[in-house]
This record gives sequence, C-alpha cells and structure tokens, in this order.
Amino acid sequence: MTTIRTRFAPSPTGFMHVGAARTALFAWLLARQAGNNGTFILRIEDTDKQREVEGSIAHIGDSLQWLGVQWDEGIAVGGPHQPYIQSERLEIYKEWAQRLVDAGRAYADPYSPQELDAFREKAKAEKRPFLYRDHRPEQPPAWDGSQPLRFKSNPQNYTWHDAVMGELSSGEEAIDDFIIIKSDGYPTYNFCHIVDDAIMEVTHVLRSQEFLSSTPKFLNLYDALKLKRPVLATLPFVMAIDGKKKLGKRDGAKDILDYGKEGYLPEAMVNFLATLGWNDGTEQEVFTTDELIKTFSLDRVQKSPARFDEQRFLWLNGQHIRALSLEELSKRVEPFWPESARSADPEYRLKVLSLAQDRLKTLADLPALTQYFFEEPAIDWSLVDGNKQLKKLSPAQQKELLQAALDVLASQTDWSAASIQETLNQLLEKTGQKPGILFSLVRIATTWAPFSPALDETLAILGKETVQNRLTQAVSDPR
RNA sequence: GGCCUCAUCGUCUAACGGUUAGGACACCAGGUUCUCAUCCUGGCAAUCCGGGUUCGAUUCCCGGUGAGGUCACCA
Repeated sequence: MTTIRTRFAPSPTGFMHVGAARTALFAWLLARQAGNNGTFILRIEDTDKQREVEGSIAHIGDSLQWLGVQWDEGIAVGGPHQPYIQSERLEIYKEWAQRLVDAGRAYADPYSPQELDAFREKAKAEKRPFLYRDHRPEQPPAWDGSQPLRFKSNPQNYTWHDAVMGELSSGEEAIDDFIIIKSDGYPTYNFCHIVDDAIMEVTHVLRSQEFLSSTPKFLNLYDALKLKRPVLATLPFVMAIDGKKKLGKRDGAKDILDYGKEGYLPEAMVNFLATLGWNDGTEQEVFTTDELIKTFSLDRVQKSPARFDEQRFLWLNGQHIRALSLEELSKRVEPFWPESARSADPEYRLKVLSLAQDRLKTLADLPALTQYFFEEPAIDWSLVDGNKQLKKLSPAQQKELLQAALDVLASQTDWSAASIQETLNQLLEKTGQKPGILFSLVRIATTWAPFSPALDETLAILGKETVQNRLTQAVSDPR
C-alpha cells in the first residue's frame, strides 16, 4: 500500500463552516483509507496577523474532534515536522526564499503600493490584464527584508492532472511574479504552503475550487524549487441552498459546532458532507464513517458545486439517530432532556427514550416529544375540540367514555402494553366505539399533547398511577 | 473585461455511445385498529440551447447561453 500524507491547513480567521469541514473530511478519509500508511496533518496557516481571530485555533481543533476527524500530526499532537503553526516557522521560509534569491528566481520589489495601484489602473484603462512582470525592475535593490520579495516567474503553458477535475490547462498569462515574503516578514500562502507541503512530505493536496486559478503559479514555483508536485485535487464548492455563491460565513454558513448544539449527530454530518459531492456509485445513501473510509475515492468526487440541503441533512440525521443503540442514544441525548427529566429515574428515562427514538429528527426535539412523561401536562380541551371525530361527542359523552376507560384500567393488574391494549380492545367492543374515538380521547386525556406514541406503550410507561390520576382529573375537570 | 472551471428531476446524484434516463431528499396519495413519527406501496418531476461525429448521443467534438471562481504585501 502506498504512503498517503494529507493535510488540512486552515487559517485561524474564525469558526469552521461546512465547506472547510468537508475539505478536512475528504483529506482525512483518504489518509485513513491507507491504514497505517496514511497520515493526516493539521497545520495552521496564520501568516496574516491582521485577519487572525482570537480563539480560532482551539475552535478548529474542537470542530475536527467533534466530527471525529482526528489528526495524526500537527498542532497539539506534534510530529516529526514541528512546529505546525506557520508563524513559528518563519526562519524556514526565509531560508527557502533566500535559495530562490540566490538562484536568481526572486527579487525585492522596489515599488510602493501606490505605484502598483497606478500600474493596475493604467492596465485597466487600456483594457489589458495587469501583470506585474511587465514592470519587473531591471536593477532590483538587494533584499533587506523591508521590501516584499517577489518570485521571478517563468511564464509557460501548463497542462496538468487534477485528481478530481481531470486534465487541466492554462496559458502563460496565468503566471505572474507574485509576492512570496511580505514586507512584514511573513510569507504569503502562495509560497509557504508549498514549502511546508514539501517539508512535511504531503502526497495529496486537497483544496477548494477557489485556488484553481492560482494553480499555474504554484506549478511554476514547484518547478523553480525543483520540487516534485503532490497529487492535486480540487474540490467543488459547497453552496448555500438558495444562494448561488459558495457557502461562506457571510452567506449564513454556520459554525460546524452549532449543528451539534442543535442536536445533529457528528456521524450524520460526516455522512452528509461526504455525500455532498461524492458518491460510491451504488444506491447507498446512509453510510457509517467506517464505510466511508473504505469506499471513498477522489475520482468519484463531483466536479460541480453542490448545495447544502438542510432537508436531506435532517433526514440523514434521523437515520443515524435510529441506527444508534438505545444505550448509545441515551449518552448522546444527555444534554437535551427537558429540565423536568433531570431527576427522573434512569430506567424510566430509557423507556421514554425508546419511544422517542423513531420520532427524533434532531436530539433537540426530545423535550417537545417527552415533556408529559416527566411533568403534569396542563389540561387543554381544545385538543379534543379540534379533533374531527371527538368534537361530535358532547362533553358529557366524552367524560362518560373517559370514566369507562378509567374504570377498566383501574382494575387492570398486569400493566404491560399488551394487556393494556387487550383491555382497551374489550372496552372498544363493549362501548361499540371506533378506535378513532376511544383511543384518541384516552390519548389526549393522558398526555394533553397534540400527538404522542402508540397508546398502549404510552400508558404502559406512564404507569398505572399516573394514568389513573390524569384520567380522574380529566373527568372531574369543569371544562 | 482577461483567464480558468462547471452544467441530468426543486435539491443530492446514477447511467463501457444502445436503459421506458435509475436511486435518494422534499412534495402528494394510500397502507400499518387513534394522533405524531418510523416503516411499506404508489405518484409527480430532469439530460441548458444549437450544430456536428455516429446506424445510434445524457455520454465524444465545436459554438453559444447560463452559473461560479480568480485577477491582493488574504488565504
């Protein structure tokens, strides 16, 4: 098996959103797929100190952990190529930049930002593309670190292979002299990511589509540095469902951790992100993370952007919730119980949960679904009056039926769902009522909720005493 | 504007050049002794347009159109 080293290299400029998470996920899947020969690296690209946001590094780490995307090398865990934060690697970039200077492939930029702007304006006015290399100084000053350092490009046509996009090509106009070290001494992304990928022996570079147009520049730099290029893979954007733009923080992209707080399962998120722009060619829709690791492949990644469809995500989340064992679900759902359930008996909660499992779309639905199991619901006759069948009965008839139910249930000795159902069936025959009337009425009078699970199971779990109390209250309620 | 990329149901997608263009989400209808959900069954719904090549194009080629990206001392 070949060695695969992938990396996720975010900038600490805020929270992590789904687009970034998917890029990380794909790189991670690829590494995990290679088993012991695969390494996933987390490197922080903090070379723009202006844009850096306090706390983002920890936040990125937390987000990956939540997803279960564990890195083998990188910040916090270390590794053979420490440090994994670019701002702590400045000496390395300086050294590599100096090599380019010595080889005559980099030079100090003597122009002021104002002068550069003037060049740009002029090119724009003349309707031709601006290329810095048209203004290469003949006698650049010696680089003393106070000026930006530019790569002296060697414009040429390139055709290259992208693991996702296939054959790609570009002309020499795509290549220009770009800045590799800024005047503040920090390197630019264009330069340092290539240096680090080389040093860290990254074999597969996965990144999103926005970098496609700069790839020719990168290729030119690989050549100048005499580096073997890694496998390049360009991932299509994740787009907002109604927007036409890539999903960015500005377009309402959410913090990936917020999904967890809203009751989404990380494995559902992983499944959803993986199948957003990738499929295994079969008709399988629901995947465990292990299945994804086995079947993921770059050549089945889509070339075109995909929209983030919350409906599908919601459905997938439900699928994963249902796939959990009751014990596991119970652990996951811990922070979501309604306040009144906190002190409840664990056994009792587990029974309630088993009834709710099929009904949860997110874990956050739990309180609305289970409240009446833990606290006395407020009597609300509008639920009865709003029922098509029940409103045909007079209040007296309704109470008469409830009293009958109360009577038979009160003498019930075996309080199991099966025998409760049997008793209710007998009552059905005795009263000559339709199930739609009797069951609905009892259901409402014991839960006072617009909907609830099957009546027999609900009553069984509520317990005889509670059921008797609630029915008694309903019967004696003045309305 | 230059350059680059992309294009199948509303959405995510499948289809060695030969299929009644398949699946999933959503939606609609029905079933599971009541409601909600699950589950099951059925329905609605797509190859951007125009030229080629070919006996035959969703598929290959060319041209449009549309969409997106990029042209920073940001990544």
